[in-house]
Amino acid sequence: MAKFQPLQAPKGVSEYYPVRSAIFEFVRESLIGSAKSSGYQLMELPVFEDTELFKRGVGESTDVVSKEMYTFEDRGGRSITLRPEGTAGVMRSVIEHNLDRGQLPVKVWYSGAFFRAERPQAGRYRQFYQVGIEAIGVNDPEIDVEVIAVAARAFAGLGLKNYTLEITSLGDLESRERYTKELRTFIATLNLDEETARRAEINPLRLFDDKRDEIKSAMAKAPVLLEYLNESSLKHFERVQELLTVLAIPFTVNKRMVRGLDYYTGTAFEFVHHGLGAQSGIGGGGRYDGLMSQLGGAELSGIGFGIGVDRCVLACEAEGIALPSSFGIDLFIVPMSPAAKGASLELAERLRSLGLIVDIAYGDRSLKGGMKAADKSGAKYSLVLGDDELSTGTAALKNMKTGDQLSVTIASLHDVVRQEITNASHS
RNA sequence: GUGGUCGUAGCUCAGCUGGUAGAGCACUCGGUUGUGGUCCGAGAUGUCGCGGGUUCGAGCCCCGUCGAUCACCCCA
Repeated sequence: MAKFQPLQAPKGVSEYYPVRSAIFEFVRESLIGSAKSSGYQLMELPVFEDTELFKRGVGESTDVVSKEMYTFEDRGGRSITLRPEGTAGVMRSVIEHNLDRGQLPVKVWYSGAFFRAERPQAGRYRQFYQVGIEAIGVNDPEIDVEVIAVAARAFAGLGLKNYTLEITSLGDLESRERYTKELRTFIATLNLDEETARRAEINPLRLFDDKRDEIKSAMAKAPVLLEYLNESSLKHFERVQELLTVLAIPFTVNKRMVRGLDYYTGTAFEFVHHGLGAQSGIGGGGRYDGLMSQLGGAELSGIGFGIGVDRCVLACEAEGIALPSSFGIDLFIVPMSPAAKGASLELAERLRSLGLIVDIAYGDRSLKGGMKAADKSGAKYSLVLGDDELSTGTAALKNMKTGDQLSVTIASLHDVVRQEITNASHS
């Protein structure tokens, strides 16, 4: 007999299955809900795109593009890449379908899997999930703050507490160029090893992120980008800070914040959670001035963020956040006879169509087994249905938390359960 | 891609200097002929990650490989 290697998921992917999948769903739906509250609309895009899109959009010098993409040739000989981030695809679609010619700003949200071929680590996966939004076509500080507020409201809604918001401004293209020149001059005076010098060559800002003490202390003396902002960039950034204060969204200015993707300009921000490992960023984003035109669209500025769903799940777990009870089963039916099995299914379907979450003890289980199943399901109420109940049309509705039983007619079951749940949630 | 640690039951792990596997929890059934959670009793469950080597004998030693985990690079 041939032996089979047990099949396993590819390296570094995250999977969510019961019971933990409920937390994932809760987190994702909360994030999406926050975006919808601010008027963002769904953009459902392909998970793979022409490789060229990411090379041009994200930037060939970035690590993401140069060494972390899942790129392959399809049957037609086209170079295809599994999306490593969301913004480039959104821009492509906006341009392709001329959304930028309609009313501005274009406000969209997206959610789904993204792919980067990195060494897996806590909170970092090769396939990971993000919820993101983009607001394209308006360059107001007000919309910058709206975008940040969507994320802040989402995190607050999840019940997260142990995180901070860091913001900075990377300046417009002109300010940035002036600064980068100065920074390169400064870096040239440092005695760097070959590898570090090469990284600095690609993007000198990266050195601010180095974790080695000697580099950190050397970079403490480096010129700071914020001091090179021209007047309009500075004004914009100051207004963003004012508005965040008005909305009571706490933040700190991080003068040395680094963003990994090349397209960011102006406002940049990052939410950092303090209960995670090295991968502590739960969400981040910023403004991008040149991206649309670089991809062949109009000269429009945009701003957006990506939030890591996986990392938010880890953050919720780290903070011991409990799922809201609305995620649970309302009623669990335990049938006691062959006739009751069919009747239970019929009853369950009727209640389900009225909006209750209902499950049944399937299989030929003893009453005790059925009640155990009801208990394990976490259902709020249970109902035993046997031949007696079928003939009298009444049954005992049991509150699984208190153990109390209430005699109800099967016909009124929906109304009674609804009423009970409402009462319970108000007490 | 680089480095550290680790893979034994569904889960968490024990297994002495090599002598052919165990606990707790979970699961199923019963004690209670129609009521779960507690208690008591019984039962089922392992390619010891995979492949090779050393040995009379390998869960334990060696090599390789796959995976996990933590950190670096980088990022959600």
